[in-house]
Amino acid sequence: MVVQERVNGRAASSRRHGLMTVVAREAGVSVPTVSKVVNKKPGVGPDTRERIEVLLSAHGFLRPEDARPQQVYVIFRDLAGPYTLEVARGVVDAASAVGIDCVTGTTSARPVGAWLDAAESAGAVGVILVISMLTESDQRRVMSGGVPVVLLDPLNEPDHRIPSIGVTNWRGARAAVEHLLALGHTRIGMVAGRPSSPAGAARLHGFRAALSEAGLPDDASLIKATDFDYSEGVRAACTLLSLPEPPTAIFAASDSQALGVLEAARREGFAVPGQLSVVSFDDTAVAATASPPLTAVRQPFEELGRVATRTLLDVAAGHQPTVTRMELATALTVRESTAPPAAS
Amino acid sequence: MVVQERVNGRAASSRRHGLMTVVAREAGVSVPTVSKVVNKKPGVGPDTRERIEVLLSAHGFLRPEDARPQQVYVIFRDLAGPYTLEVARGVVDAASAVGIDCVTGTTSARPVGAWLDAAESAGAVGVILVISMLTESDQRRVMSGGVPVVLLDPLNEPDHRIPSIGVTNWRGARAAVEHLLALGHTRIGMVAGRPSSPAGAARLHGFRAALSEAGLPDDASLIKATDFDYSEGVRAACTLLSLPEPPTAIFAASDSQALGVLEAARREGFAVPGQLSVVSFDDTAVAATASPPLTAVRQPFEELGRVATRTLLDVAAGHQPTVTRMELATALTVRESTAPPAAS
DNA sequence: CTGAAAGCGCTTACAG
DNA sequence: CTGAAAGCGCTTACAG
Repeated sequence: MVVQERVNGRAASSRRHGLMTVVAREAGVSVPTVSKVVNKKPGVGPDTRERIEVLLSAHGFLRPEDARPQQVYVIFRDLAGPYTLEVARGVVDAASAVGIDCVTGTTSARPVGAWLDAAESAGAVGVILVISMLTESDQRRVMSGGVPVVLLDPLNEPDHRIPSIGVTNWRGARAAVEHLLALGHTRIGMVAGRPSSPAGAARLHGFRAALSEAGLPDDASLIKATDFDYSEGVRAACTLLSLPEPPTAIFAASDSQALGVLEAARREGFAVPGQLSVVSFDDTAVAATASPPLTAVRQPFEELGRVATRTLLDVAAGHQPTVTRMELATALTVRESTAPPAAS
Repeated sequence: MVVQERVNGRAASSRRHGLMTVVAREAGVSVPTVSKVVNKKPGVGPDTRERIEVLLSAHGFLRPEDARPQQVYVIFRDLAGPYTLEVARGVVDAASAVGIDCVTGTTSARPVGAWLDAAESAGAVGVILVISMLTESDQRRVMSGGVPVVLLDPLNEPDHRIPSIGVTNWRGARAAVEHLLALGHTRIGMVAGRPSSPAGAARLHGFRAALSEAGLPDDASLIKATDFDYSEGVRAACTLLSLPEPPTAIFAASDSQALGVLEAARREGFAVPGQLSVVSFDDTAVAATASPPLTAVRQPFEELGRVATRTLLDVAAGHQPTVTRMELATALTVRESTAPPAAS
């Protein structure tokens, strides 16, 4: 092992002698003794060790493993979208709790494989991938094992051998609709995500399950599948509200879509919640500051980030997880966008 | 300089001989020749150099400076708030464009001074501080110069000797109000930030300047100073709208406050923009997905992050900036929350 | 351009 | 617990 000097030159004391040579002379000991202290080897008296350590730090010498804190990498598809920040907060929080720093990157800066290479050669603790698609070759690269990897809420089903963390989409969606049913709604529309994404499909099935358990018909005209975004939400909700017999409540598969539903209601002249109840899925910061504040199914994004980090640390410590897929529970937050249907 | 092996042991070929010794033997050259190649010194024929380089990388030997990409640190007060993500995106974007990675942290994990120490001893390129307060001792620590620092949009006036990047708050606010004046509004309220923050004060003065240039009176009852957040925005706007003669337009000093104004309008039964126009300041992602979408003064957060990063890189490269304070221009985005006042 | 020789800084094995 | 001695891997200075 090799001693490093501080990088910025400030403490670059005379290089005419070796760093240990200098300290050895000042401490009045031999170079081998200093060497043992630097490398934390036994065979040095506690007083001598103490004296040498003081001198070492006074000279700005650092043991390599102390020089840089350990790092985890969190890689997002891009730094956008309503929940990215909350996930990042969870990761940074859990990592910093154990003194680990967090490198944030995107797959637009480097492809997944290059991030894994970079993390590995930098000696990172591991990599958390918050991306919806993992190619075949990325999956192989991940499993080749150079560096520990955890997948966070991937929208496509990941390989079972890669640890991944997600959310109980089906149960969350069912709970949202059960809330509307309990309020007395019987004509409930859904602005759904694309059924090609497992998360979107799970939420749609949760919606259907709740209706079916309540003995309500499965009315395809009340379901609009769109992208998880605002403008698609506006368009889909406008269509639903223009129906001859519009729904009295709409369940949106994401906060962005739900904000679109609110905007559609405004345009079509539906008061929320007086004439239309709205339930959202995600419950990111925007849900609470919408007008009216949205009743929403909370995805525990921050907790997701924390759990992913702790799982990663666990794998990095050599504990192969016995369960590789974990889903955290959602919870319904009731705010002001839902109410019983108007008496008809 | 010392050669490093790949960290994860995969390429840890026999340690019975030195790394250079092995490569030297395989390349059929002497150890000194390999040493010159590793350290990029002259005095080696191009063919020999090439052959040795191939062998070096085949063995997974890396020059220390190639092993870890350079890093910048971006430190936020916390990972929350509407513009944090956009700033982070700008930093990551500008850094990754030149192959530099980005370590993200918060001052709750470590105080500012500890971050500077960590960045310095890790050999980071520099630190971008996105925090509103810098204590006296932090300022001294920053100026002691161990590692380059750039301040991003600090709400209190930073020391002139520390480079800082902000936004033209006064001009932006004035432009927002001029937009309302041009629509014909003459009774304009403001949900302002605390005047104790320079950004809040500048926006308030911009508001006043526009009114005064239009020859309108300075009516203190139309100005409510609050925190830059949603619930304060709701409360302040409710007060304004309950006035005997309520304003026909409100300028909010932040997106969060503006969302609160929309909610207050809903509660008090004011249609936006029919009976009340609303202009916001920030124009983060939430402004475009509000209902109705908000007319807003855009702070170029992502660009702020990019400029801060480039400034930092510049300082790190040894160019002392001649100008240490830079303010980026805002721009008004007109959406659907503003319209001429209802004919009275 | 190349390498034998000398040297340097650190580590290891061992004697006291 | 401590250090003299031997050794190792890399670098430097220089001869060819």
